[in-house]
Amino acid sequence: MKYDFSAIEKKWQDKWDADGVFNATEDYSKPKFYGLVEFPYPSGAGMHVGHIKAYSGLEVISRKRRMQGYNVLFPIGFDAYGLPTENYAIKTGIHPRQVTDNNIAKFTSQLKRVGFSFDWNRVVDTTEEDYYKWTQWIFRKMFDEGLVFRATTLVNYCPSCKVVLSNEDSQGGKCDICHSDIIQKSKDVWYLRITEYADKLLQGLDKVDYLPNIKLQQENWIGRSEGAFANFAIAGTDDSLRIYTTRCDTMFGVTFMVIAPEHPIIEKYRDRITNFDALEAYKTECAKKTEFERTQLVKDKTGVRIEGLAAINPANGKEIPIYISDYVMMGYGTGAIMAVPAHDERDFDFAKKFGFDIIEFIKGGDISKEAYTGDGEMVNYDFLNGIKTKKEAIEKMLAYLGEKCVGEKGIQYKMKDWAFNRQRYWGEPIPIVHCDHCGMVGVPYEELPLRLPNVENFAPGEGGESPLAKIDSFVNCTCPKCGKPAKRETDTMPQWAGSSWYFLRYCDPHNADAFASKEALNYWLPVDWYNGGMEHVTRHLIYSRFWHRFLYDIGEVPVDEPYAKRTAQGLILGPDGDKMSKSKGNVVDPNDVVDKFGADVLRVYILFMGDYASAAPWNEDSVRGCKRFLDRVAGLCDMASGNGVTAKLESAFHKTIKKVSLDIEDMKFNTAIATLMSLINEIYDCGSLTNDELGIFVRLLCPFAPHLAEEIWETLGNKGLCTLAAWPEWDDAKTVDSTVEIAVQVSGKLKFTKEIPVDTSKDDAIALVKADERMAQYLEGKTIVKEISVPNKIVNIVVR
RNA sequence: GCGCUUGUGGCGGAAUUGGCAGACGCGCCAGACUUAGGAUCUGGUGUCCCCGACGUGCAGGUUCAAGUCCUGUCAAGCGCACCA
Repeated sequence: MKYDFSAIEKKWQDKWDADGVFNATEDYSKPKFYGLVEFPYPSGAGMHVGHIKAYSGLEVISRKRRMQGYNVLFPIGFDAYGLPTENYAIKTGIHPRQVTDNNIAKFTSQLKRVGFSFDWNRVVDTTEEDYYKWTQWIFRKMFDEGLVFRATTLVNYCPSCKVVLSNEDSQGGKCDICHSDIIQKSKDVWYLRITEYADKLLQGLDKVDYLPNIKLQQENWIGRSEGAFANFAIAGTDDSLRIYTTRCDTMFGVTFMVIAPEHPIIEKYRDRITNFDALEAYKTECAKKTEFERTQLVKDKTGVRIEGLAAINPANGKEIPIYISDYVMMGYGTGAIMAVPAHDERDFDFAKKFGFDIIEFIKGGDISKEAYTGDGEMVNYDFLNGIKTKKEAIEKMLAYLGEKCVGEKGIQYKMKDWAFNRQRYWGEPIPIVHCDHCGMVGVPYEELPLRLPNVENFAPGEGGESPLAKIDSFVNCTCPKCGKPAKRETDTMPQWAGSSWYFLRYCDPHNADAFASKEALNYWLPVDWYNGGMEHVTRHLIYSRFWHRFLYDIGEVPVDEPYAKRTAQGLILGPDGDKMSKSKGNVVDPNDVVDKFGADVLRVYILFMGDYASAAPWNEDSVRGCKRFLDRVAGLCDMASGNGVTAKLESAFHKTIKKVSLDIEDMKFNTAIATLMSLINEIYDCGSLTNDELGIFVRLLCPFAPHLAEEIWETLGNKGLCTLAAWPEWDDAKTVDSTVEIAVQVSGKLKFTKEIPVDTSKDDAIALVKADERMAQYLEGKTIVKEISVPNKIVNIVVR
């Protein structure tokens, strides 16, 4: 058969579309499989081969599941709100709606060309009214439940994008969108109280099947820490400074305290403080630093002593000075710490800089060089003297603090509440009204969606206010509670809002009365398998678990964890081995590959190039190798005749069915394809095969190269589609040959191999080997010390 | 600094979990068919002092047997980053 890929691919894509073969059905009695891939952000650049790889894994698994008779939901959509589109719109003057529609059309055509088996009836677009209505609805529910609050705090701010960013959007001190340096700015912002869910998010990890490194990264991001709170009295007042520490055992070693420059105690005791101006100057200085500058100064600590204020160490009653320094942050713990120079690295650096004595309280290190944070015998420690472990000392100290009513056990998380508003146009309007009489009032549910007004100018204001603030007709409204004039919130939600629940909408995407029906949710949830990028592990994956868990708590979804299983694909690097990027000019466009080699070759190559979870560079020569493979597959048509089995190939086929079936489940697509290549080599060596065998081969190939598989399936005279044909099954008994080649070693060195009957007993195998004429030369003049035999593997005769 | 991951031919990568290292593909070499070949087919291809020895970043160790387990070490990548 001639392999005319462009004709074949068009033909079958049209056929699949016309028949709607990939549409999940509402027959809820069938066993289901819900495979989810991260829906793309429809950027102007179009898709690159990395997108194709991200979808190809579950594409193969979903296709296999369909052939196995499952009702498969394998949906796609577009996460279309966000800054790149808005920035492009500002630059070109084209409305973001128009830009988004163009980009979605482009992405859709690219995805269809590759032949993905997505359910195109269930496409969601987060920017459409009937979608974001429910994003706002969920937000309203959170507002009702007290998970939304407004506070003025130091926040991450991107001066280039002119927006407030969440902690998750500021990883590495860089803006997630434009990679500019983040600055800290005091702002009044909306928060989602995700920290209230920290423990639930942590515990939920125990029952899901995520790759270990994904779990670990989430655990680290949540960053649960067990320690103690303690109150240090402020000398001469009834007040106290509250600190958080994980090392309350070292409290006897506290020689000073440090608080964050923004700590409210400074303002409170302004009258007593004699160097207030110096403190203010330091605070201003700190605010100017970017995140990057702060981390560059790790060893070189700065700070100012608060003159006129002192604290009392509750452990020993000694008076100690208080400093402000930017190594203590307002956002973690209480914004105040007790400093133990000998046994904490940062306190050690600070003490060195400010000339404090460093006194050893725990033996074991050399505190003239560095802080010692390990276990050791306690000295100079009052009632803790002689104790050898932190654990024991912490318990004793907690009991002591409790007795004196100055402290107690406490838990802290690294994760911070989610700064949720963005001062931009292209996002979901936050459904809140500000009323002078009633405060913040939620927009009534029946008024949702709160529509994003059409504006002429989408650029943010210089003062950092949202473009919506300029639309009087949007801003001015009446309070839903008291009916008096009020003003709407003009900020919008962050890009992550829409993607936090999209997998729920796929279950029932056209529902006008609910985000999805209970029946649909009961049937489809949880997502059986979710694959996506590692970069989303501490962003989207945390956020969406949080939203889902919230919906579970208020009874809106039937399961507590949304994703039963999560895997991740590795990057495709450019041909030069670097990360693909427009600026390096090493981006591979899937359209070019499809034009030149066909969609099937693209699909096979992407999965063959290496371990699915690892990064691998693009190599066009290797693409050609995959083309050769499919050419050889097409060539099988001219070799096949008759029915039944070919004696020489029977066991090879059973072995291949088994290996391909199991490898797909393990996402070991590269070895699955390698196995098919080996089989085709064997078939060519054999010189012929039957039509039945070719039918098995193309069904195994179908998830990888569905167009060619369909074409051959049709030429074999089958009426239905290969895509819907039954997945082949193997017979374990037929995967075993009658003989097996074992390795023969003498004293652990391989000497030769020998063919013996399969499952020969250990003793018989040794006897057979010893009887082999080739053995004589190795045994002559030697004594046998030991004989080792592993059935079907190896015989090792140890001689001396 | 802390955490995680990975080091195997000229290249991408296999190796049933302690049992013949280098499957499969690329590249390369030789040959065949061709006016021609970035086409196709056949054979070969870890290294070397090539009847033998050496080989999975490096150095040790355990074992009859180590890419796989243990100890140390080096390198690269990813993540977090003054988290008290």
